[in-house]
Parts: sequence; C-alpha cells; structure tokens
Amino acid sequence: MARTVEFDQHNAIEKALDVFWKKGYNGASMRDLTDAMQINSSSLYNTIGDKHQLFTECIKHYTQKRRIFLEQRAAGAASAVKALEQFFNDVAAVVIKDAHGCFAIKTAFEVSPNDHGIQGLLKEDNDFTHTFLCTLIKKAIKDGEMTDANDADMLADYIISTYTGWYELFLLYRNPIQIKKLADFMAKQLLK
Amino acid sequence: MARTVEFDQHNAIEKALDVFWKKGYNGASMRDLTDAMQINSSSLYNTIGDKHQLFTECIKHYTQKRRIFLEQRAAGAASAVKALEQFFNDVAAVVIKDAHGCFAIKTAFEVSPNDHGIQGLLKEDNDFTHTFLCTLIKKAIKDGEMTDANDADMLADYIISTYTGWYELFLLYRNPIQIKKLADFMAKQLLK
DNA sequence: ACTTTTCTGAAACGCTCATTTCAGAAACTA
DNA sequence: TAGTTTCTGAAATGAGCGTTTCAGAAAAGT
Repeated sequence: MARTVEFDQHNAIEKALDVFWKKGYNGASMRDLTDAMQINSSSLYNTIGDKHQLFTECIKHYTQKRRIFLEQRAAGAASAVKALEQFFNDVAAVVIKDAHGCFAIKTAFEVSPNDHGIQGLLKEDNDFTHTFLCTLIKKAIKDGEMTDANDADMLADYIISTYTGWYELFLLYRNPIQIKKLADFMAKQLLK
Repeated sequence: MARTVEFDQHNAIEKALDVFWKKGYNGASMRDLTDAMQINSSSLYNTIGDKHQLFTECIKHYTQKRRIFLEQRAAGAASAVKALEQFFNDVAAVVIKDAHGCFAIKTAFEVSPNDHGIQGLLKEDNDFTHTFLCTLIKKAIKDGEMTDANDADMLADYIISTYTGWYELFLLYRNPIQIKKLADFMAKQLLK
C-alpha cells in the first residue's frame, strides 16, 4: 500500500461545476478549472480524467442534487396541488437566485446538440422531472383537484418548457417581479 | 481611387452566422469562420473587425431578419387573434426546423450573462417581439376576442417564455408531435 | 527504519487560438 | 498605359489551449 488521494473529489467537482456554470463548457479553460479546484492538472487527469469527463461528472453532480431536492419537497406536501404550487414557487425562487441561469438548460443549448453523451444525461434529468410532475398531476386529477381535460404527460412538458423561458427572461432583464407574475399566472391557469 | 472590397459582406456574415449558430461563440474558431466565409482573415479584420465584432454583426443580422418576418406576417392577418394563432404555428414550425435551436436564445444562455453589449442587443430583439405581441393582444381584447382578465404585458412575456422551453425540449427529444401538442395547448388556453 | 506504492508539482508537450504583418496583385483614375 | 491606392494571401506572431511526463515527496505496510 501507499499514500491515498489527497484532495476531496466531491468538493473539487463542486468547484469545477461553478466554473463551467459561469463560463460554459467551451469558455472554461483547464487553467480556470484547476485553479478553482485547487489541484494540479496531473492529479485531475489521474483521478477524474480529461475535461469532458470532468464536465460529465459536474452534470451528474448537478442533476443528482436537484433530484434529491425534488424528492424531499414532494415528501413534505399536504396534497398534490399543494406540492405543485410549492414546485412553482421553488422554481421561481431559483430562477431569481441563479445569476447564470440553470446549468442544465445552459448545457442543453451549448453542448447537447453536438454531444450525444451529454444529451443523454440531460434527457435522464428531464425525464425525472417529467415523471415527478406527471405523478403529481395524475394524483391531483384523481383527487378532483384538477380537471382531467388534458393529459398529464403534456401538462408536465408544458410546465417544464414554461420555466425554461423564465430563465432566459431573467438573464436578459434581471427583473424578479416579472418572473413572479409569470409564476403566479401559470399556477392560476393550471390549478384553478 | 483603387480596388474595392472583393467579397460580399452580407453573404459572408450569413455564413459566419451558420457557424456561430452551430458551434456557439466560444466553440467557433476563426479558422472555422474564415473557411465558411471563404475569405482570408486579413480581409475579415480589415472590414468587419475581430471575432467579437463579427459575432455582433451576426446577432444583428439574425434579429433583423426575424423582425422583418414578423412584420410581414402581422400585415397579412385577418384579425388579431388570427395573427396570434399564426404566430404560435410559425414558432412551432421554426422550433421543429432548427437543428440547433434559436440563435438568440442560445446566445442568451452562453454569452449574454458575461457580455453586456450582446445582452443589450438581445434585449432589443426581445423588446420588439414583446411589443409585437402586446399590440396584438391589446387589439384582441378591444375587439372582444380575448378576455381582459390579465394584463397584456404579462401575457406577452408568458408567450415568449413558453416557446423558449419548446426549443430546449426539441433539442433533447427531437419530437415534433410533442411540440405541436404544446403549441395547440397554449393556443387553446389563451385564445378560447 | 526501510521498502514499496502512489500521489503531487512543475515543466514541457505539440497544437490551435485570435490577431498582425507585409509584399504583391488587382482595380480604379487620369 | 502609367500611377496610385487598397485589397488579398500566405506566413508569422506570441499567447494559451488541453494533455503528458517524470522526478521526488508522502504515506502506507513490514
């Protein structure tokens, strides 16, 4: 036996995520990344791998974190409709908080059209959110809290596609009130 | 006097736009660009300028083209609601057609958070679409074709933010039927 | 304490990046 | 056609890119 890895991989990936999030995949240099991670590039290549593998880990880290958050939120809700309302509020709050937009959405536009591996990871992430929303919608319909005039799959896609646009608007205008209004409107439309 | 510029600047910018569209600002190299434009880099620097100035021209070119398209469409519609329906159909068709998503939206996520100049151009573009939709919505309300329960400004933002999400979904799943369903649902929600 | 294994830091790798230079070709005027 | 101006093409610039190398430091087992 001999010495073990010195740096905290989990922590280093979080630092790398911050860099990729701010600068994008192509905009972030290995120098930027190793500086933020506070490790030498040889250590990086010996453990995680090259730039693309590091990016993949960052995507996985980001999506898993969100997944855990969603599951916790759903567990604590009084009803399906309350959980959906909670979801809209959460999303609006996050949109307003993130200075550089959602990392997954950014990546969907910058990287995924030319990278099937990353595209696959983003699809998985999206599928999870889709299933999460579908379950809530179906439950709300069964409990008579929502009308069953539309199919749940489409409504879930609708919700997902709507808040993607909130990110774009907020990147351009930085107006929290604008986003709040949109979130309220969507909640009113769907849950009345 | 002496010789005049040999290459067609307008055409060259269109070629550059294609490259930026596909690869993004940071993903496109000057080599990629001059190859597609079929000019030498010295000619490029002598006329348009550096990479950033070229990108700026591409954004202007793209947004102006869309502006002209919108104005033509609005002029030929029978009523405000018909024009809005037309708009939804047009957007859905373009989303399905563009392999790499909307250039303006891509840029909003990749470049604008770190570049106020580009951000300003995208805001102008967005403002134009916003005003375009607002005018139609107000007219529809005045003509009794839409309910005036919500304010037109918010509804315009709502429409814009919704179809941004269609682009993301289509980039991930490439499913035209999914997009069509969302467009139909939005039209039904707003224009019933 | 010695050996063995593995990680680290600094330097170097070849390559591509955006940008500049400049000699000569091209096109205009007179 | 001669003279003038300006554009073009190829080559060169230095900096930065992602990645690899390797000597030596560090930590484990014996």
